[in-house]
Amino acid sequence: MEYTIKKLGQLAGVSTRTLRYYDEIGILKPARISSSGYRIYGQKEIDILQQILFYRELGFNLSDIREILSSPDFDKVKALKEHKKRLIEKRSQIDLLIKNVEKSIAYTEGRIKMSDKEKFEGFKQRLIEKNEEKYGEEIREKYGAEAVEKSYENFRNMSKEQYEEMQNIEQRFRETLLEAFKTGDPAGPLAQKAADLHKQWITYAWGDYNKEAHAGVAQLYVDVKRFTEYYDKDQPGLASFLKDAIFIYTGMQK
Amino acid sequence: MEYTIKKLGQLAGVSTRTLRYYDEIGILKPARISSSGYRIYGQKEIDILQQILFYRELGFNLSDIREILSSPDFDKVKALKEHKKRLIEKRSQIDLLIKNVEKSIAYTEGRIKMSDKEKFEGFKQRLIEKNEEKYGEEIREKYGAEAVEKSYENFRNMSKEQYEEMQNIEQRFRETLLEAFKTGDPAGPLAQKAADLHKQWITYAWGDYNKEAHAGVAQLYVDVKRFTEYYDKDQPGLASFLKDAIFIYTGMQK
DNA sequence: CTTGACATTGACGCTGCGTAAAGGTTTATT
DNA sequence: AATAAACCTTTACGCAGCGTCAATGTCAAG
Repeated sequence: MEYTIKKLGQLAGVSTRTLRYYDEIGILKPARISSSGYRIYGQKEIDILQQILFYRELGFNLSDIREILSSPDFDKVKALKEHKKRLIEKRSQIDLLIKNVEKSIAYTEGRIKMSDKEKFEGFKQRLIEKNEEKYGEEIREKYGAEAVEKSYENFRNMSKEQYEEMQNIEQRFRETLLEAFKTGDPAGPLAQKAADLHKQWITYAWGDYNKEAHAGVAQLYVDVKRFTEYYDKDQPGLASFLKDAIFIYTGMQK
Repeated sequence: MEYTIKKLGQLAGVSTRTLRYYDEIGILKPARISSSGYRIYGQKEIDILQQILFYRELGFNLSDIREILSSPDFDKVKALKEHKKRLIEKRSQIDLLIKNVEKSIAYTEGRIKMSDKEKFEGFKQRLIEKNEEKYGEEIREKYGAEAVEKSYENFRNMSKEQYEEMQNIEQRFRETLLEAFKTGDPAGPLAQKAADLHKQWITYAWGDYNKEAHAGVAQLYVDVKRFTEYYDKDQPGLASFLKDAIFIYTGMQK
């Protein structure tokens, strides 16, 4: 049985380029060349190709394969044993690489967390600074420098998770407050729930809680124009509604 | 601090070619180019090079490194994790290769043994044929066809190891016999040791042993010219000496 | 006779440099 | 100041094992 280059390639599962290359480097020459210059392979070439592919799969390079094919079994075993050694070395090399990559992952992840933490600290600092700029004077006047410092201190000590939880509470507080405003009843359950969320928020922000201060803040929202505007810009009358709800919640007024 | 290409190379342990190549593919460009066209590197470039080498050691290719260097830590971790995956895959690939190489070694070694065995069988066959050609008639006459066939049968069933052991014994027998001949005493300890080795050799060759046959062979050495010549060509009188020693050993004569 | 599937040789490309070659610059020595 | 030694530059081939054009020739089928 004779084969053209393509037939042989299909039979063995390699490209024609590969076969031409093998011819070129002399490890698999065709049985004969047809009158038109085509490469014609026979059974013997199939057998050789099988062997080439076999050793190739074992990871030998072609020049080694060339030598192996033309050597007695004895030397084949030698080559195989040496190859095995090389493979084992390669494997321990890779093991080492894996270990180092793992180390590197741990290190880089650690750095990310560190960096995130630093960024968060910076972020909190900037928040405090902005707050100072905007409200510093007013809140110090109302609550005294000591209380404000204490609040800041608490904020600075807050972890990222705590901060996120605080943001979360604030978000729910805003939603609940708007829902409650629609009912128009500052003593109703929704409004009281909003007041409770507000309490939690303050507790987070200040680090402690007392009813008087809470009611004081509520009064602030109404008294100080900038705070009033902050709440009323979404819903006119919201600041006053919140103050009523909180006064009821804290028992300062029914 | 500024560095020429060679200085940087020595600092980092890479060739100037490498640095030029890194410049060429754009992963490490010099800080500036001197008026004479020299590449000048600064501290920043050292840092980048360190990183390049770091990732290179982990087995990344340069185009991956290029991307990693210009990506945030977050993506670096992603790349590292993917790389680890690839490494693990590669390792199991190699494991597979090792297994197959081992199989192949076992197979090829098995074939060698088979082939050796066949060769050995052929070798023994040829030995028997040569023996037949040379001595067939004579030994059949002396010992009978049955005894000779039995001997051949035993020889055919001999393993390679057994055959080698037999050769070994023959060698020691020849050496001892020559030593004994120098003493001139066929009843002496050396001559008796030679006779004993000769007995062992016969036992190997025939598969069994009896004193009469042993003495018969000894007589043969003297009676049959060809055998006599075989021993006497090293030492004239050796065949006769051996006969005496064996007769004494077997108790046929004192 | 045309078409499509096949064949040929030749040559570039990929990776990550090593290794010249041919020439210019800097530094040290005479 | 001349010269040599040491350094720099760009250009380009080579390595392994093919993939992938490109340009061109051949064969079997309709």
